[in-house]
Amino acid sequence: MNRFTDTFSEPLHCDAVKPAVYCQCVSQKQRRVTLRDIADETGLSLAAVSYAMRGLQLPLETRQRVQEVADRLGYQADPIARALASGRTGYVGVLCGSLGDLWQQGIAAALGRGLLQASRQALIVDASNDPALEASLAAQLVDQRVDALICLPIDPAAEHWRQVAERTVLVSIGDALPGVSTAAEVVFDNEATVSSALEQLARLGHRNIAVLTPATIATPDRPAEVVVHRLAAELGIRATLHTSPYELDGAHAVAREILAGADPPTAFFCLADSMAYGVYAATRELGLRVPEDLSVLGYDDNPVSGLLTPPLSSYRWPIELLVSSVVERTVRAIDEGKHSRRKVLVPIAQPRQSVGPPKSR
Amino acid sequence: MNRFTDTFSEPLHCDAVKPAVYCQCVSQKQRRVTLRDIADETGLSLAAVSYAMRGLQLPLETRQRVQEVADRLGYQADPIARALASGRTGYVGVLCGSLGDLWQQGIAAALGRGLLQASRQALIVDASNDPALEASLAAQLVDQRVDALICLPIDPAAEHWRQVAERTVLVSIGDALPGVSTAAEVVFDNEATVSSALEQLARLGHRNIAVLTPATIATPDRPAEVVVHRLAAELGIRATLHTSPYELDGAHAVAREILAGADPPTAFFCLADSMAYGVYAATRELGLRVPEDLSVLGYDDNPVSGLLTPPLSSYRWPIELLVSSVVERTVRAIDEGKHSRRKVLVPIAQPRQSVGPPKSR
DNA sequence: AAGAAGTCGTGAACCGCTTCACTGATACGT
DNA sequence: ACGTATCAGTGAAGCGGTTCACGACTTCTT
Repeated sequence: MNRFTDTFSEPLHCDAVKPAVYCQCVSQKQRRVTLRDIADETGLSLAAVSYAMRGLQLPLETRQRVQEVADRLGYQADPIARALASGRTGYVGVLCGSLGDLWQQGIAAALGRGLLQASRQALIVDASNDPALEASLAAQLVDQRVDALICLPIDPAAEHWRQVAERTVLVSIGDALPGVSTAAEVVFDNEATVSSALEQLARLGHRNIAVLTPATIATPDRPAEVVVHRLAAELGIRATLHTSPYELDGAHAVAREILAGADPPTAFFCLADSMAYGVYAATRELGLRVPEDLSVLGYDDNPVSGLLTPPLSSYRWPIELLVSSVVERTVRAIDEGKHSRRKVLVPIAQPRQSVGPPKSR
Repeated sequence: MNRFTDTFSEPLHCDAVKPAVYCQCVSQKQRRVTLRDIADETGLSLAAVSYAMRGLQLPLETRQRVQEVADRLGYQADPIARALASGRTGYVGVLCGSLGDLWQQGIAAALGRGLLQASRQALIVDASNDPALEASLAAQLVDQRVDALICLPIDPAAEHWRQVAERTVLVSIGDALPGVSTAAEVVFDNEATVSSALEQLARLGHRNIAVLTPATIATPDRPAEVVVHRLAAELGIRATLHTSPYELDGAHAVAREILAGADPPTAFFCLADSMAYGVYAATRELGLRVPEDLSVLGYDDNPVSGLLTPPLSSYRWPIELLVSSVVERTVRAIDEGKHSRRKVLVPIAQPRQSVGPPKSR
């Protein structure tokens, strides 16, 4: 009966009684076409149309008839109503630990595209490297009823991940979340990278290498140290591990200090390109040439790394592979509740001109 | 009565009849706390609680009582239900013409943060420089019921903006959308930048300047050409306008051609830093030094521009100002339906070391 | 004292879709 | 010919809020 008044009152209202209101009607955002409209038009019930639009149950002929009317009327399902009714929003949260980092921007953008193709909408959110903010944003996204949350965690060991996993599908990129029941994990094999980098440098003759790793939240164990020392021992070289901020400026200061110290290294391996930029800045300041006086190796392969003088050798992630497998696993976890096995990604070397043999002393 | 069965059937079900099902109950994502729960707890009606939670109508004492219970129960309003009922989703679409460009990434990330502060969720979407995709994504966002759409348009003159504006609040950044009733526009005064750049270069003695502008969709009028020529005439210098792709590689090729041509310019003004990188690449290839042999001036001030050799002089946008005013205007348009006047933003010069006087010939 | 004008709060409709339980009708097996 | 499946489709109950119209109870006017 509501529809009755709807349908009949409007033209009456507008043409005959008060034309002034008619203008309002026109200027208003137009009314949506709803399932009701299609139901009325086809003479079917609301439920039948709902099923038909989703290709369920009904015979092909009916589905086609409904589809046709829907097209003619320009029907677009209201995702909000659908979400409320079905319990699935179609939203997937993408919580980036630090979207300031270019590699995260790249992944986030690619995830946005990939999810869109899988008919989901990404909600990209940035924790700006603040663990407390990360926790609160995660909770906020869960409250927003995302179907899944994909994270590039700042602190994989943080408590909040466990709570998120209890409330939604949780997928982690980069690091595994220890003790959390994630639906999928695509992790970076940093150990393989460190190994490859040190080996490469050792082969060129470097015997004293500085490894710069981003200052992360303290974790129970610090695997990086162990790994670096073991590998160095195996290669018979010296490798020192230094923590440094992700950002250029911070890394610049750290690098300057290292280079000014006693027995400076002949090569840097930086676990982020942005830190390698900082090393470049330090070399410029100290009048050192890359790679003659100092070899520098990055990690991320930012698009600009190829532009520096000299172009920075680096490692890059197979982003398309990463994103497609994350999206696929996430969607499967949402739709079928199936958890996937952990997937380990090995980076691809991108040699350029910032690495060479050490100066003979 | 539904609540009755809810409350009573579950323990019965689980403990007595089939314990197996109970486990399922436990492992399930826990049930949300709803307004109903608070209503039951306080003895108030649903409507009263709804009002109270939003600080409406009711006396302070009641509101506090409700708030207290809500806190105790850990109530979080369901944004989906709220959206369906109120017609406002709290989502704001951010449609970036080409999120590959760093300046757009910066703005998008900042908008995400700013909107979050205004308790809205940004839906960031990338048209990858494809006008057709831009149109379809815009429609998709509108169908998703965003409260507003903020765009960084590829083609401001495109037809689809008009349709979007009819269906939602439309805000444009960068360019004005001719003939479209936008709720707000924060536009870049590119003319001022070009003028400033040419003046600066002319003052240093440059008499032959190449201006590189991104290849955009053909618009009815090409104001850039007119502007450049007028300004050049005023300054008594020669300035040639070249279109080039946004990306490094494309710009590289264009710059190489220009520099290899007859009567090459002594300075480049690039309307995007990424294009300036291409010019740098061309100079390296041709053995030219910056700024001694060629001055280069960029536009955007990417974070990496300061890292090049030599650091690139550029212009940057006051991003915080841009974002805060866009967010403010957008929110006002959503909440109060008020359209704002166009705001024009003038970029800030960021001088570094890529500009100098021309070599005396 | 009687009506007017608030306060505080309630019941019910509604947003647009999904989904469950169920009905009639037709086809099937024997 | 009779009971049983299967098919095509329906009615109504949600989902979790918002909002409108209205009622009971105080308080203020005059």
